Amino acid sequence: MKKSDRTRQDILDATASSLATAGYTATTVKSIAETIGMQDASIYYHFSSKDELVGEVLDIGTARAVTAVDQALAELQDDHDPREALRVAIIAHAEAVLGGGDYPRANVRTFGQLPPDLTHRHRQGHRNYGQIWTQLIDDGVESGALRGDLNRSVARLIIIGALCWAIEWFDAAEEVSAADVGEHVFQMVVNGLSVGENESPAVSV
Amino acid sequence: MKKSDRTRQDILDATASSLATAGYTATTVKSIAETIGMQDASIYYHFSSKDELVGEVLDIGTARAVTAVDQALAELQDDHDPREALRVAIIAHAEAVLGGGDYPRANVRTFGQLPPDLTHRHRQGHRNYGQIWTQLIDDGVESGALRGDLNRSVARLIIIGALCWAIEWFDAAEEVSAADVGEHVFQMVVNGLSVGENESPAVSV
DNA sequence: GATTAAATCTAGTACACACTAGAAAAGTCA
DNA sequence: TGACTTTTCTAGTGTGTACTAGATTTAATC
Repeated sequence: MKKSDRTRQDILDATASSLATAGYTATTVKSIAETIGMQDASIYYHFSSKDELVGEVLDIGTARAVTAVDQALAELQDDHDPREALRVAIIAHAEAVLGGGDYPRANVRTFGQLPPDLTHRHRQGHRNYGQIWTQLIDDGVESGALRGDLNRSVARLIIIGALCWAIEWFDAAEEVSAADVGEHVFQMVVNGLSVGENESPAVSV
Repeated sequence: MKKSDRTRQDILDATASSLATAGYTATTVKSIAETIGMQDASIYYHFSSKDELVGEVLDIGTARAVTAVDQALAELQDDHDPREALRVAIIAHAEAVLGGGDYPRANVRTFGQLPPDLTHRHRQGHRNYGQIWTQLIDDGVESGALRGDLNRSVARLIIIGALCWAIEWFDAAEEVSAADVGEHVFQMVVNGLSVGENESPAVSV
């Protein structure tokens, strides 16, 4: 029973890595098998199809991103500034997607390349994730800390977009860290959302 | 001589449309041919390979986006605020990519899905386009209108990212227009970059 | 060590893809 | 109309893909 679990995990890891770097189409069952020194047919002992395997990788990625953001928010003090909550969430997302391993990266990287079945399967997960951000923005607007004259859905999607697109250019080897990227997005986007003077927490980047 | 040009244009249009909505992999030579009522083999009378055809579509898309932004900037008054230049460029980009037809959309939509050859072929074009934005940000920082404490490359990529990702969720049928999206990105991102109070041009969205 | 179960391999199928060769059709112009 | 060119079609090739069936090996258990 042990052997199977270990191999299964190896397959998932190899798939996540390939999806994150090469995308959906270039991730073939054969290439996955080669990575872990197997024949492609052997994959099908552990997964019934390529898309079931890919789907499981994406599920793990979504779960990890959600957990990272939830956990960061849970560590906030009770009387936190709503902007601080957004800041913490943005940085947690950036770290999860840019520096948090292949699974969340696979999610973002393959967005828009997936066959309809997989796209549909993950739509609900994305909606739930978006809900976290909607809540954060609503809290900010209702407390008066954030501007209310902008479309909140659009604002949410712009934040997520800035973060997701970073995967296309972010290079872990450069001097800018994943947290730096998050800090930049916060400084640019949230201070733009703030009412009046830039009174959000000052952070040197 | 006329017939060939017309058919060639039909092929380009059909390819741009398919790339913009379905992505690179799902855009097959057969599907392109079907769209314009031809056999797939006939495509090869006009283009020597799928990737040459796709490459030409992407070239057109890049050119249109560059032209749109350049033209918008050229219409500015000589003594314009550097933030106004960024605003105009952001909105021009948004309109070109979100509402400007299939060619620029094809460019953004297939980003990250292309085979190595095509990726390499367009790298220079993207660099040139990024240069426009680098210049806009540098002008703003040097004139004192924009904050200088943020990494300018990261700032540039965040702006472009927010705009590019919009293609994944933007729906022309909704009540939010392409220009609205640009206006939102400007309001959020550039006001966050502004020094001191929000003194950038007020625009109701 | 023999028996059974788990895991992997060998050898294939079927299909979609980009692409080719040569015949057929459509268009052009005297 | 007839000769010629341009354009499209018919009918294929080869390759890479996901996936299957059944034999074979490896591991676990008694």
